[in-house]
Amino acid sequence: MSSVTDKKTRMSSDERRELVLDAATTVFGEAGYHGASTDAVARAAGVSQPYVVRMFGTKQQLFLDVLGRALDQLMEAFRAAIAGDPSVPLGRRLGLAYFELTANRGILLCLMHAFALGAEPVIGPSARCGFMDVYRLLRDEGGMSADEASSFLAGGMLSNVILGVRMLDDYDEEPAVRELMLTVFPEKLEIIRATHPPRQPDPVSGRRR
Amino acid sequence: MSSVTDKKTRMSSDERRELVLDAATTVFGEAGYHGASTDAVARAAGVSQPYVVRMFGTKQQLFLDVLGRALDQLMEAFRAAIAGDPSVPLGRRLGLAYFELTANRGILLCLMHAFALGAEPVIGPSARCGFMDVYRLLRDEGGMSADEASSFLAGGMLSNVILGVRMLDDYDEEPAVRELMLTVFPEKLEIIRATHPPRQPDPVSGRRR
DNA sequence: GAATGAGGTAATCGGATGATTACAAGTGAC
DNA sequence: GTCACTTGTAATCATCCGATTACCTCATTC
Repeated sequence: MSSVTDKKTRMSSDERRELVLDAATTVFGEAGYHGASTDAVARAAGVSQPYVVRMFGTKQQLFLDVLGRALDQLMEAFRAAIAGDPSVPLGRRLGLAYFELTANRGILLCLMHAFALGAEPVIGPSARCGFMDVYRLLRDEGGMSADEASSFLAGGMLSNVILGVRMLDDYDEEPAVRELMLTVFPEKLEIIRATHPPRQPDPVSGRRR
Repeated sequence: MSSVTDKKTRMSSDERRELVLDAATTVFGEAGYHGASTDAVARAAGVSQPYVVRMFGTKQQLFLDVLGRALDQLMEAFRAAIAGDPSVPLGRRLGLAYFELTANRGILLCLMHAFALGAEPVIGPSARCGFMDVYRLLRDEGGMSADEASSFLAGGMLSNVILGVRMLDDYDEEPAVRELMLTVFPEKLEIIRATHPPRQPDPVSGRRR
């Protein structure tokens, strides 16, 4: 009888796999594909480094699995939004779905890292394919026009960048950050602020120049 | 008597520095901060690896310099657009300025990589600061509203992602790519296609799944 | 023409990291 | 209980990479 909270007994391989994928999503999201080590993923998941390598074969395959899962979660959320209450506008439904995804930084940040690695021989094609899957989902299943889909994606990319760059870490020091955040996340700002608490800044490093 | 084309004689330190910064912008743009090695930068610049390190102290400092230069070039282009012909709408002037920047993938891709590394202790704050500098430029010098600036930035982020993921590499196989590209780069599609020729795909790697 | 200094590299070092191997411990079948 | 299988780790290896050192080679100055 193994349970998630039971530390003494063993876990099924599938449970461990999900656990490692969650940890990898977080670690890759923070540091990117090249910046994250399999050891960091292993430590975040509470297992040994050789185990995560053996479970996925290579670090690259692990990243591909993380990426695929992130895309699945994103598209599943969008599909649910599309199938949602028709009395509220589609754009608003999708925006809300995106906002909820925002609670898990890792998912969106892994996508951003992948989108910036188009030159990578196997990650690049995979990322392109995933991006276009999302676009086609909006067009075909969502019934959006090309302009609507592009605008929605553009807003999503800006939101991703704002999350990725940890804009909220400068919220108190920079008045312009508050203004920008208010226009990108109207009504939801306080929830986002609560979900993404700022880190303590490194006292050694300065700003730019 | 040293000139840029003269291979026999030596180059001034400042010339070499610009050369290395150009190479580093390209290499960091393709592979990201962690994925790029100082040796790859050195080879791209035609100098030795120790020279690159000594010139900038650390790889991190090199990336910060690349990032700062990219932001300077971006903001300089936007300033020129703001000061441009008032008979054409500001959004169009800025869009054109952005389009011209597009010719140098490295500049925009380095920004994207930096924007995804907000958790990095010194690169993160620098990237945040740079992003907000651009936002304030649009608001204060460009006279844009918060909504206008956000929308413009959103479009830019989507464009950056499309460049980063090398969407044009799948142009011929994916009809949806043509549609998307046409709505994101109206009128300019053929120029962009000519500027960013596709790579030959790796025959070993498949797509996703 | 030697001294001085700047431009530049070969060689190398130490640490990080992805991957491999060998082994240990829990679990179920019979 | 023991055989076979799965879950998991410690130890180790080979490679890459950023950084350091020591050295070389042109120019310029006097």
